[in-house]
Amino acid sequence: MKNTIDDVAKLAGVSITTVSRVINNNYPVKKETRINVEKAIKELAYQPNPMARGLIMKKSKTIGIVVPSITNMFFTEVIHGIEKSIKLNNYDILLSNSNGDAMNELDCVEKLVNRFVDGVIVITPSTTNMKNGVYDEIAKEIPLICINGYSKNPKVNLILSDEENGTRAALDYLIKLGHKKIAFVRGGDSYSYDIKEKIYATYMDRLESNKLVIDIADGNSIDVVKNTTTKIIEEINKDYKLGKEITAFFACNDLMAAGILNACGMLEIKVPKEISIVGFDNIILSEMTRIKLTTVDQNMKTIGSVAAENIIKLIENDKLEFKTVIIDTELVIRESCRAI
Amino acid sequence: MKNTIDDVAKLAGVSITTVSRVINNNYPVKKETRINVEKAIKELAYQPNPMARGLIMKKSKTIGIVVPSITNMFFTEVIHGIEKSIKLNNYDILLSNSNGDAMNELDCVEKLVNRFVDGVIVITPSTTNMKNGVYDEIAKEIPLICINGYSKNPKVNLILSDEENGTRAALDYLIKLGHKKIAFVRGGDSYSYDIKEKIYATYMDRLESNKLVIDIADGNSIDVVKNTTTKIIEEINKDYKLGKEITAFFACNDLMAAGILNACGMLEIKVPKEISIVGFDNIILSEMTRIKLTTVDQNMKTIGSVAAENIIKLIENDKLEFKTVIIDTELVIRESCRAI
DNA sequence: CTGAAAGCGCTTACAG
DNA sequence: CTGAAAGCGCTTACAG
Repeated sequence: MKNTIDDVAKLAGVSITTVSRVINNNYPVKKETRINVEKAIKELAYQPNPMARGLIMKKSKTIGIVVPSITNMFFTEVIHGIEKSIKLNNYDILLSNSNGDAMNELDCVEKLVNRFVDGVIVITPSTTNMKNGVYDEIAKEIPLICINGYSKNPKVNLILSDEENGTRAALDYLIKLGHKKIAFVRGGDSYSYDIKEKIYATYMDRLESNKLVIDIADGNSIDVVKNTTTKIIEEINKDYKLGKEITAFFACNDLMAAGILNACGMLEIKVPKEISIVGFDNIILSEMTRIKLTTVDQNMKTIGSVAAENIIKLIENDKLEFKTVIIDTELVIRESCRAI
Repeated sequence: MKNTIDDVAKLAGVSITTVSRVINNNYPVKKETRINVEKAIKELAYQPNPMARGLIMKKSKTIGIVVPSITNMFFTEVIHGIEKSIKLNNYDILLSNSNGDAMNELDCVEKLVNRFVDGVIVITPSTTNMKNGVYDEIAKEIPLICINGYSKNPKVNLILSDEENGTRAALDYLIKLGHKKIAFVRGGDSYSYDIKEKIYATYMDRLESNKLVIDIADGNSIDVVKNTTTKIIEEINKDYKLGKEITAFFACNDLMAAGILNACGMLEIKVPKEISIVGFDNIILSEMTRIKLTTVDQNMKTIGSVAAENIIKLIENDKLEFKTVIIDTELVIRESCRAI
C-alpha cells in the first residue's frame, strides 16, 4: 500500500504537522528537522495524496479542457499550445470530450469542477450554452475561459480568433476571383459556424446571389470528412449543376473542405478549374491534400498559449475581470481557388 | 458554496448515513425516506464530492490514458475508440501527454494513479520503460494495459496491433514491385519503431542490400511532418542519389510518410514514378495527401474498443491475468508505390 | 430500516 | 520552531 504522511512522520520521528510543513514549505522548520523529514520522504518515496489535499484546499494544480472532438486537429493543436505554457507553471490538464453535444458539454464542465480543477477552458462551446448564460454562472464560481464562443454580454473571459475578419478575407478573395455563386458548408451548434454564416448571408445579399447553406451535422469529428463527401455528392446530384449554379465552396473548417475536395474528386469535377474551395483553420491537413487548400489560419498555437496564460492569471490573481482577447486570423492562399 | 451531504441530511431530516445510502443504493432504506432524501438532493442540486469519495473508496470511475502525443491522429483515433466503449460503462477519461519522453511518461502514470484512476492505458509506451520492467511493477498495483508496447516477459496486459505482419506485408509489397534499395524512416524510443526496424534489417540482409535508417527525433508529434521534410531533403542532398541508391521509403507512420512526400514534392522528385513511399497507421491524413498513401491499417477503432473492454474487465473482476491481444493489420494499397 | 462514530490522508488555526 | 486537535466531505462497520 502507498505510504502516507503518517509513515513519513513516524520514520522521521516528528508529527505529521511538521511533515506537512516541509512539504508545503509554508512555515518555518528547523533545518535539521527538515533534512530528516526530507530523507524519510525520499526513503519511502512518499507522495502526498492529491485527493486528500484537494478535499481540504479545493485546489488541484489542474486545469480542465473541454473540446467537442478530439479527432479534429484544430482542437488538438490548440490543446498542444495550452499544454506547453501550462506545464511550465506546473499545472496538469484534464481533458474532456463533449462530442459536440450541449448537455454533454455542461456535464463535462461540471465533472471537472467537481474534481476541483482550478480553472476550465472550453474550446468552441455550443451556442446554446453561451446564449442561455450558463457559462456566466459557472464563471462566477471558477476561472473560466471560452475559446471561440461568443455572447453579447460576456461575463466570461473570451478568446476569439477573429473569425469574422477571416471569413470576410476568404469571401472577398473568392469574389475578387469572380465567384458569386458560393455555397456555404457548416456544422452544428456553435458560434464559429453561426458568425461565419451571418457574414456569408450579408455577402450573398449584397451580391444578390442565392444562398446555399449545407449543414453537416457533426462538424468537428474526423468522420465529418467522409460525411461531407457523401453529403456534397448527394447535393450535387440532386439539385445543383456545379460550375453553373455554384462555382465555389466556403467550408467552415478544413475537415469539411477536405471532404468537399474528395467529393469533387469522385465526381470528376476539377478543383480549382471548375470549382474553388476555401477552408478554415489551417490545420496541417490543409497543406497535405492533393490540392493544397486555401484556408484561413486561426493561429492555434497562439490561441492556446494566450488561453494558458490567462487562465493562470485568473487562477493566481483570483480576480475575475471579464475580458475578451481577439487573435488575428490570416488568409493563406494555396491551390484550391481560381478565377472564373 | 457547494452543498454537501450535510445540507441534504438536514433538509431531509435524516442522518448523513441515510443520505449516503440512498445515493449509493447499497443498503435498504424505507421507501418514504428515500423519496424525501431524493427530493432534497434534487432541490439542492447536490452532487457528491468525488474527492471525498475517492479518498475513502480509492475508486473514481475514471480511467487514465497516457499518449506520447495528442497531435498525431493515430492516438486520437485510438482514444476515440476507447472513449466510446468506456462511456457506455459510465467511466470518464483522464488524458495525459508524455510528449514521448520516458521519464515524463512514468510521471504521467504516477499522477494518474495518485488521482485514483481505476485503470491506466498507456498507448505506445517507451521501450525503455517496457524493458526495465517498471510497468510490471505498476501492473501489480493497478489495472494496466499497454497498447503497442512489448516486453518478452509481459506481466502487463498488452494489446498489440500486428505491426510485424504489417511491416512484412509492406516490405513484401515493395519488393514484389522490384524495390531493393529501401530507406527506413523512424522516430525515437518506442517498440513500434524497434520491431519494424528489426524486420526491415532482416529483409535488407536477405536482399543483401544496404540499410539506411533515418531517425526523426520526435516521431509522434505533428511537427514530425515538417521535421521529416527537412531531414529528408537534407539526407537526399547530402549522400543519396534517389532513384539510384534509394527507390523507396518505408515510413513508420503516416505523418512521416506525408513529410517524405512533401520533401519529394519540394525536390521535384515524382512519387510514385521515381520514388515509392509506404506509410503506417492509415490515419485519415493518408488518404488525403496529394498522392494517396499506401499504408498499413492498424485498426485504431478496434484497438480502442478492445482496450476499453479489457480495462473494464480488469477493473471489475479485480483479477489481473496477464494476457496479450493481437489486432490484425492490413496493407492498404493506394497511389504512392509503383513497380520499377 | 436508521444513526453515531470512526476513519480516509491531508492542512491549518491554535497553543505552547 | 513544533505538536495535538479539528475538520474537509464522504463511506462503512457497528449497534440498535
